[in-house]
Amino acid sequence: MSVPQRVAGREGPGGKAETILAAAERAFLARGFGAVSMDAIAREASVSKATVYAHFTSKEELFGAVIAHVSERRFGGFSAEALDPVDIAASLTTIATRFLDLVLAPEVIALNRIIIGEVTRFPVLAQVFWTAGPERMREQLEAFFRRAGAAGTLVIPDPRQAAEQFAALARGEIHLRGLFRVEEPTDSTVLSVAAANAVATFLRAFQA
Amino acid sequence: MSVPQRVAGREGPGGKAETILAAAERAFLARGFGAVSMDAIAREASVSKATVYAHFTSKEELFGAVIAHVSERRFGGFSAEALDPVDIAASLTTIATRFLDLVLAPEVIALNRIIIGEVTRFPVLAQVFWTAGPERMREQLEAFFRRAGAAGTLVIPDPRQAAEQFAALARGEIHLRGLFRVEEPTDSTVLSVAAANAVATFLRAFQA
DNA sequence: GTCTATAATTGGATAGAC
DNA sequence: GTCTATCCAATTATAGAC
Repeated sequence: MSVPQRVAGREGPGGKAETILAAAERAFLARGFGAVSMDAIAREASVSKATVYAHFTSKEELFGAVIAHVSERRFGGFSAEALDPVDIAASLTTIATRFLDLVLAPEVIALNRIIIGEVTRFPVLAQVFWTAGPERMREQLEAFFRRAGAAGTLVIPDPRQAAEQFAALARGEIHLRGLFRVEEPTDSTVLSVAAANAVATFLRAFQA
Repeated sequence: MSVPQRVAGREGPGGKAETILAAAERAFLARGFGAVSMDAIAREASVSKATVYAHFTSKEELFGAVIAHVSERRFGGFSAEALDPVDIAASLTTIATRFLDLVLAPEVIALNRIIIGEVTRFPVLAQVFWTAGPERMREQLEAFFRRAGAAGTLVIPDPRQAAEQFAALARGEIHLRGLFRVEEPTDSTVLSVAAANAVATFLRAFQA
């Protein structure tokens, strides 16, 4: 399967294609690829199955469109550019909190699950997600650590490695727990504590 | 679905049940739950489909048996008890290497993928895996860090948190990359470097 | 573009003979 | 316990009318 591609002509929001995409998004994120039928999507979008096929040539293509759409929407806004590398503890706490808030969001966890589960069948979709998500976030972190190294607030011999380790500490065990559904959706106190722990350990290892 | 349970009577290794289980293991780990049919499993085990059903009451049950079996076999041997908490750098390197060797093994990555992908349908299987794998490994690490704290080689205010952070640093980005199949199966040099980096950062944060 | 109706195939599970 | 043959439900995809 290649990169998702609409079949019908241009169409504004509120059109059938949007409705179908939104219905497919809900269904796939909630139940996965295999457990969702085109019938179910058509039903949820209140259109006929033939109409679904008029807009998307196959179930695989519709799936690809959903993945690309959600990835872009969720990760597009993540940035560390506005943060001050001098006030390092506060900035790291902010960024860790934003990071966790994003990667632990139920929708993002669901997206992770579905892509990981189908990576054998749809390797390109995993690439799309990876580039839009983890890679983009790592680049943002990396740029921040480069600035912090230059400002002398942190000792950063390898910005990329620092970014990876910071992200790893932030994810900690809690991210895996989310993927394996070992606990309820994470509340904000747990999230704050996790962020603070990650920052504390990271600072002990990298502070000037 | 509950914990897997054989249907047929006692049977030694080399019996049909073993053959079927092995075939199902190969198939599920390679292609996931949804993409594998009972026909395919029967074919790969060189028995009829009716024979498969004589030993396992349903596809779900067979799947559960596979997950429990592989989890136990792969994680059962992980231990940190023999390691010396005084020679801390060497011990941590050993344990990080063992840890990565295990969690990055293709079979274990495949197991992760399949469980994460089906966690919505089979939450109990995720629990079985979690207890046999991540939880067991964390307990081993935690016990080691408790000893290291007592020996005075590390400063460990919270052994459990230390264990989680060490595991997180070891997994780093490389584990996620494996799950999303962003790169080829990890070779042993990459693995050694990842282990060394994790240990170095951890020591800067926790060494006495 | 959208619908109803249906084709074509697959897949989980079982009946009945041995 | 094991096989062959089959049932039945579900699913992807399309034909043809409007």
